[in-house]
Amino acid sequence: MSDDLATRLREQGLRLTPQRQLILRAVEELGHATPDEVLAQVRSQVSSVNPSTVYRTLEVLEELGLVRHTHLSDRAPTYHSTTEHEHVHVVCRRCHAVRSYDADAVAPLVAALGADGFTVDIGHLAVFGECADCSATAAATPPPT
Amino acid sequence: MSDDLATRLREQGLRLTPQRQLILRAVEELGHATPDEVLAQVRSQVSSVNPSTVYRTLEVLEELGLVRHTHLSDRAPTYHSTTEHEHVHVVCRRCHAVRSYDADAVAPLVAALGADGFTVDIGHLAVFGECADCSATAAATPPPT
DNA sequence: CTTGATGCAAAGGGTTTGCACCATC
DNA sequence: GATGGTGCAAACCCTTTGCATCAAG
Repeated sequence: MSDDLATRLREQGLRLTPQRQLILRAVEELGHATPDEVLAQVRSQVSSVNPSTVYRTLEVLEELGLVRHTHLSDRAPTYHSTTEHEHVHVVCRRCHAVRSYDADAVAPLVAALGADGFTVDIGHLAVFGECADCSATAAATPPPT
Repeated sequence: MSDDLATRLREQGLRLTPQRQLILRAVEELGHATPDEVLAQVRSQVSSVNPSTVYRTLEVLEELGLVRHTHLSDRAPTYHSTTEHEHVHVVCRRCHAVRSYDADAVAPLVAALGADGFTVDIGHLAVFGECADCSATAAATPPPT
């Protein structure tokens, strides 16, 4: 993994730095995390890392294909490691629960768009709606967002 | 339509104002528009409307079920009228082209999640990826965002 | 020792909020 | 005329950028 990082960076003439290693590790540890959460996680281990470095590094890591981002809320995006299986995020608007579904849940969609030559970015997909629990419970509460 | 607005507002004990009518009309005219674009459109017809009013009104209109929003970029959300057929947005990351697909493109997905009791918010769905033209053309250009 | 990476601080886009005034019902 | 709506300005969150300094290769 961190080997991967070193290799891929070198391929692009980029440099391996402690920050980059720490940020990648933080994303892997956190599962799904916003830049802010990544920063906090890194700082919990090492003292000084700068927010701008987190933003810049997440961008680099995404270009290298080591992390991906998606939007699980109307706020900050969340990053996850590509070592996880490719998956689709399903988010309940009411309780904010996030479930991951295997990529083949969207296979028909991918196929349909593929017929038009469109390549779906599966990992970025976030499906919003209302989960079973909330549909049952909150019969008449106005949905947030 | 504007009848709908008046009715639904009244049902909630809310008031019908010129701003609300103008903003709803702007969304209908524009198809897909960010709050900023809605503001511009409204201002092109009437002089003074405030950005905060646009934000507040779009929120109200969405609660009333008259408009919906989705995220077609990493920037501002876009709003569209619910008088349009329910549709899914498909966005090319490279050329930013947006195509709408009929809701039944995601019928299998909706069914699969429905089996788990999850109700998909179809109108909010934005599928990112790369379109046919771009896949052909930009063979080796790094994808933005 | 060259060039890419970092930290810092300031600026930027987009959105929200508090409050006084205004207008719908 | 009571209460909800609007405008205005300030605050806010998240992110980007310019620049001087630092360090990986």
